[in-house]
Amino acid sequence: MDQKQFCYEYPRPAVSADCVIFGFDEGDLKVLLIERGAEPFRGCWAFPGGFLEMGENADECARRELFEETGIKDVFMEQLYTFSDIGRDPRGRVITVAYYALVKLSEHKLQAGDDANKARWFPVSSVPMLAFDHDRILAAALARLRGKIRYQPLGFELLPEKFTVPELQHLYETVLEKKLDRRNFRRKILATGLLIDRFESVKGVPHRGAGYFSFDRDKYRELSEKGFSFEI
Amino acid sequence: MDQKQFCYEYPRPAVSADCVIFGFDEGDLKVLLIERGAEPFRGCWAFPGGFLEMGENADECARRELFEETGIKDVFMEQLYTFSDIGRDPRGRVITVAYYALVKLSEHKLQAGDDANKARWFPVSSVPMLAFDHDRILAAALARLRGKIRYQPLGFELLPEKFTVPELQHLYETVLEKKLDRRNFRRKILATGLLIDRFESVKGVPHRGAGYFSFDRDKYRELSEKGFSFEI
DNA sequence: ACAAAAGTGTTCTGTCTACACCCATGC
DNA sequence: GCATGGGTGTAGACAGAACACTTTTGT
Repeated sequence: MDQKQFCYEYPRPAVSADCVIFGFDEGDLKVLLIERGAEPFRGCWAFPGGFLEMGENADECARRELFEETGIKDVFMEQLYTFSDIGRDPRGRVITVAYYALVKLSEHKLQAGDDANKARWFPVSSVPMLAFDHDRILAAALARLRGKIRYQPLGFELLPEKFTVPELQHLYETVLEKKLDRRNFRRKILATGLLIDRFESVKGVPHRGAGYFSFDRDKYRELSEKGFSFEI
Repeated sequence: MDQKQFCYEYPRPAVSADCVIFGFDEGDLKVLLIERGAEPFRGCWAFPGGFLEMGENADECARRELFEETGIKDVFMEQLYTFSDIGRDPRGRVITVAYYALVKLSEHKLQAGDDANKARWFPVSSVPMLAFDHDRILAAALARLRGKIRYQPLGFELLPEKFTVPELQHLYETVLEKKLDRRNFRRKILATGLLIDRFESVKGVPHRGAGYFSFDRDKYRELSEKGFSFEI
């Protein structure tokens, strides 16, 4: 049977990729949503996404859609889950390969009047009604992020290049929804040897300014090849 | 835009579900493969799977195909990853939602001359050439199993209702590819309180017979709702 | 000088690791 | 009675949790 003879005559579902984009700002974990300009769910908010083209795989599709709809590119992105329930899209049979991405929000501030679509960051604690089954996708993405941030250095993807230990701790506390001990957190995170001291501090605050650090990507890669496992 | 007006006119990929089935027997982790009777890859081995029908979601498709091709049903099954690379199927554009399943192999011995397809268990250490990109799927499934067995009680899905602690330990050693201390393993696994002592022992061995236990599913469910986390 | 958050060290406790001997059984 | 694998306890190392005081800086 060669390529031309392949006839899978059954109706095929349409395939899309959707992307949950997380950011962290002002002490809040946020997601980027797009207001839909067309039916179905016109006026509702939804994750950026769109249909798979024949010349790309799902990863490429997710990145393309993300860029087209928000201008964001070159970020951490990982496949999350494929949602295929009947009726999840009122237009007909559509299955979606969901992704989640982590962006340094400070480097991706949305300009007013950005693009054609209305894109906005929402704190995860107060997202509006979502289109399709995007609430389930969000729940899955949050669960993945919470589960994975503890044993993979995902936190750094959400912070600027330079960050302070208290900022990092705050991020962990927000994502994990639990208070951590300052001293123990600092000791543990510095003990990994993965933070590079920038020997600069926060200025202009009415108290001692926290010191800046950067994440040592190369060292992490090196260590994980040797079987080291990051853990908070 | 109502349902009838939905025309996504672009060509659509075909969508299939494939299932990696793990079993454990004779001290070996095994996978169930089917010998393909049709092109492409006729004569090659592949995971059971097939195309998504319009009246089912991917989970249902995976279970249906598993049952149709092997007679196995009612087993632990979880979505693994969606593979969508161009060219992964020589017949044309096919994306597949991969699953993995864990079966109690002792209860699913294959009868000789089972079904139409030739199905066979292979030790994961010596699988033959696989069709399509099924080698990648297998690698992903193994990685998932190894990662997850440590903090979810997956091991019990691979053993008979009644099993001994040394059997369980052997399973963990096989999957994790590392020796564990007998005393510490027993202490730790019994300390979870999730094993029910059957007060029976292995008979007919030329040494003291190991005691049988069962996994307490109800208690596990109960405990995990309370935030308990299983860990080996 | 005071308010506010950053930074630091020590003790305690519980868990993981390493390890050696006795027990039960079939031949 | 011996070979084989199953079952048990304990001491030392290590890591995580709890906790209070000093430092820096802007007002």
